[in-house]
Amino acid sequence: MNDALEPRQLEAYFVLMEAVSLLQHSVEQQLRTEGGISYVQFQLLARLAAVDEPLTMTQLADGVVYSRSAVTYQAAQLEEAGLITRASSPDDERATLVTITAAGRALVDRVLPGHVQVIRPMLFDPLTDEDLDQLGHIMTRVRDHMRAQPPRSASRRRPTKPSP
Amino acid sequence: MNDALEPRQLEAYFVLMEAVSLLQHSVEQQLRTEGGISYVQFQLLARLAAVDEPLTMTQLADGVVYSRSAVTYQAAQLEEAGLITRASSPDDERATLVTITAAGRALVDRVLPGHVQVIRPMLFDPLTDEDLDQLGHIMTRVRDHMRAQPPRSASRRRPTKPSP
DNA sequence: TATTGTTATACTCTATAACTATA
DNA sequence: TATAGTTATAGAGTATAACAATA
Repeated sequence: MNDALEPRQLEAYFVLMEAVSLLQHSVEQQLRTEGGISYVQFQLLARLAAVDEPLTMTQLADGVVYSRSAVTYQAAQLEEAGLITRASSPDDERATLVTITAAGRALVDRVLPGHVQVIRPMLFDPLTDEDLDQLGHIMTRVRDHMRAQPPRSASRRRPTKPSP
Repeated sequence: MNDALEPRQLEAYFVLMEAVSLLQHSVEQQLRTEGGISYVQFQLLARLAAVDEPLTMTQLADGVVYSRSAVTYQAAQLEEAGLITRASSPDDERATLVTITAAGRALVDRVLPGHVQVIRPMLFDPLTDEDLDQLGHIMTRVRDHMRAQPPRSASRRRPTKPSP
C-alpha cells in the first residue's frame, strides 16, 4: 500500500481544480457586475429560491459549508440589500428563519441568463452531451459521498470538549 | 435557439461547483494546518517545483489567474517565509525572476502526502479508475479550451484607454 | 448543558489606480 | 508608448472566541 497516488490521478485532481478556478473567477465577475453579488451570495439565494421555503441559518450554512459567523455576515448583507428577510422561528425561538424576497427571486432570475452565457462557452461548448452527462454523474457521486461523511477536520460546530 | 440550458446541464455545473468547493475547503485546511500556506501559495510553489526553473511574475500569474498585485502580495509572503527568492532578470531588467528555495521544495514534499490523504477519501475513493480517467480527460479539454480563449472580461493588463 | 445565532476582532486576500523603471 | 512589477489603499470575506437566549 503506497501513500502516493498514481500520477494520472493526481493530474486529474489538479486539472479539475484549475478548470473550476477559472470558471469560478469568470462567474464571480459576471455576478458582481450584473447583480452586485458574490458567488456565495448567489448560492444562498439560489438555494432559497430552489427549496421555496424558509431555511434556518444552520440549514443555509449546510449548503455552503462556511462557519456560522460567515453565514450571519452574508445574511446581513443580503438582508440589507432587501434580498432576504430574517425572522425568529415560531417552532424554535433560537432559530432564525431566512426567507427570500420577491426582489431576491427577481435578482436570481435576472442574473441567471448572463450566468449561463458565461458558463456555456467555458464549460458546455467544449463538451459533448455525453461528456456532460458523465461529468454530472461523476461529480454527483463525489458530492454525495462527501456529504455522507462529514469531514473529520471541519466540524460544523466545535465538538464538545472531551471529558478532561 | 434558447438561452436556457437543459436543466441537466445546469445541474451538472452546480454539482461540479459544489463538490469542488467542498474539496477546496478541506484541502485549504490541510495546507494551512500542516504547511502554514494557502491553496494559492501551494499552487505557486507546486508550479515552480514542477517546471524546475525560475519564472517571471507574469508567468507565475498565468497559472493562477489573479491580478498582478495579488501575485506580488503572494510572492512577498512566500519570500518572507523563505520559500522563494526574487531577483531581477538579466535578460529583461523589468522582469522579476522567481526561484523556489530548497525550503520551498521541502515544504511541498512535506505537505503533499497529507494533501493526498485529504483528496483520496473525498475524490478518489468514490470513483473507479475509469471514472477518474474520464474526469481527467473531460476537465483537461475544458481547461485547454478556457486557456485557448482569454476571457473577454478579465484581461490580464488593463487595455489601453481608447483614444480619447 | 447543549444548541442557535450574533457580535467583536483580527487577519488574509483581492482589486484598483498610481507609480517606477525598463524595453 | 507599452510592459513588468510594486505600492498604497480600501473593501470583502473568513474564522475565532465570547456572548445571549432558548431548548
